[in-house]
Amino acid sequence: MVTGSLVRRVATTPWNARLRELASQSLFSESLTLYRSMLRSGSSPDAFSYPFTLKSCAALSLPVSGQQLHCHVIRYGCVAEPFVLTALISMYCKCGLVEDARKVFDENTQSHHLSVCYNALISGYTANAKAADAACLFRTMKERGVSVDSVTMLGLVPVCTVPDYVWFGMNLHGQCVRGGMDSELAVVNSFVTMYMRCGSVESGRRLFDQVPVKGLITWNAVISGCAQNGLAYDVLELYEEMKSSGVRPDPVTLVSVLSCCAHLGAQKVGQEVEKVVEANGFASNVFVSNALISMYARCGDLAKARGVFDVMPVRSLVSWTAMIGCYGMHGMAETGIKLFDDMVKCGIRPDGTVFVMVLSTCSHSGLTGKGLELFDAMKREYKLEPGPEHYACVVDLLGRAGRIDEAMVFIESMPIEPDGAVWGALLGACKIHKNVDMAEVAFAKVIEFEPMNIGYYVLMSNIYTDSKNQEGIWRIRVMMRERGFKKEPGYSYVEHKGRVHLFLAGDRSHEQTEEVYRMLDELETSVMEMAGNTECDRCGEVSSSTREHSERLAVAFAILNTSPGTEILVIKNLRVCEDCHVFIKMVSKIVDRRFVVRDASRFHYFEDGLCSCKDYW
DNA sequence: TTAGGGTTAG
Repeated sequence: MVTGSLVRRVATTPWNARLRELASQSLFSESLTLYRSMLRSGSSPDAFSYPFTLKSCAALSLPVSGQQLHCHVIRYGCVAEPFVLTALISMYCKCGLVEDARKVFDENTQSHHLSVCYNALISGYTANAKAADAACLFRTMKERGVSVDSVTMLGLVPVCTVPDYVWFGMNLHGQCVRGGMDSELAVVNSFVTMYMRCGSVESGRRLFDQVPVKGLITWNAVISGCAQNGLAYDVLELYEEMKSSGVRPDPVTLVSVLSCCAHLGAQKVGQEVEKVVEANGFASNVFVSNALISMYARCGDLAKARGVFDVMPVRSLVSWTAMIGCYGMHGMAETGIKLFDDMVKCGIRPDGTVFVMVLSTCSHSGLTGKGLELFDAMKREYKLEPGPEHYACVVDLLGRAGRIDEAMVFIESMPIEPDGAVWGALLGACKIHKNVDMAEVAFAKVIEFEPMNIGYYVLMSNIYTDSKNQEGIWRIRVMMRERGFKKEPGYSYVEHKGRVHLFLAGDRSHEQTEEVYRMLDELETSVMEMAGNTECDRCGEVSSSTREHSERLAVAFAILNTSPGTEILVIKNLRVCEDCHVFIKMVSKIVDRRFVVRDASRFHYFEDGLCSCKDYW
């Protein structure tokens, strides 16, 4: 069999040597230019010219140039060469033309005996999310007795994250163990990633733990896997372990770590990561810069986020999206919309995500008209088809503004079927505007789509609580019991001296638990004493039922460990409950601290008994 | 032919 190494050995004509050099340095367009010069000079290309030029077309995603090269391959009689066939298949797959790749494979029967050709086509199917085709070709390969090697696995394993193929992936893992292929680190890495992406975090971690000598990519697979599964706290621990084991992080590691710092509000850790970024010259990496923007913005330092954004030599659509989202979270809708306009002026075409961002920014800031205008522009000007998430934003936009009937009419006129998010937005609006009848309609619909989403049951129950409908509260409670829901795990985080402290509702596992609860008791007493003259905007009372909520524990911990005048950032990944909102407001009057609370979608500033976000409740 | 990466409303 002719392999890539042979290509490297025999590509000795000056033209081919130069083509190889350019492609190996990732100078792909230069390599194609050189190929054209070669033709113009009258030199005939041979089989050894094509792997490099085809690779360049694949890298630049130039299907037309690739097809031209395919014609040349035939004209110059190079099609029978196995490494040319493989390069052709790979090129078509990387340009998204999987059917053409299959044609090359089918029409050149010699490829039916070459594992490299199968490998190229299988990984092409995988990259184009064609799980059934990949699995089918793998079966054919085995039936024909073609040898399966570790590269076959590397091409096939990533497709097993599709729900129907999880068992297939586990089966492949078994085959690799039996065939001894699991001794190859790359293969194990691909399985770690597979388990993590399927949400089988335990299996992924178990496999990771069994690897005796872990490489950079092994660490990255488990770190990004934890990050994708929302285990931000574990990511920071793993990052420390990785450094102690002597493996140095690369941009991929740092992107995941920064993303977790953003979620946890761990600004000190994030700043340390930024030093590593600078020391290693990773700042020019657009993924790293995007993660830095998001980290600073979500930690409440908008100026630093903007600083990173401003000095970026090249900004991607994600950079703009992250920065616009930051302004939305901080209630600075006008600045966010202006940035959106600037982005368009820079010639960047918006996508669906950036529209979700601007629409939600408008609805949080009460810019209803502007939001509706943008939704219209999305369809008409930018020719983007709105998805259910955009319709949900519009329902939220109208609903928050109190235009609930209009929101209902809007839902009924939708050209696509409304999903849970759309009805959920209506339900949220009914909560704000105390519309129990409409809430019941929205709730019935929302649980059709998302019967296991506990948040909606809690929301409906709170609506009944507001309207003092005891029968309704019981009904929801029975439904929740029938569906086997447990108490909602409310997490809050506070960073202190570079360490993130996590609190769960009713948690007693923290090392300072005794002191934290003692502080909480003191605060409760003071707040209760104040309650007579500082009432909740909504109900005029302070409930004691929520006294062990995670945000209160986090606040008590922070007061205990910080000195007066300090600004405290508390992170809550769900919406801060109404009682805790009132509690923190009152606490900010008692103690000399400024609280910045970030919940699921925005920042709330509490100082001297006042909160910045009155419109929210 | 080949393992790991960022933004997202309710």
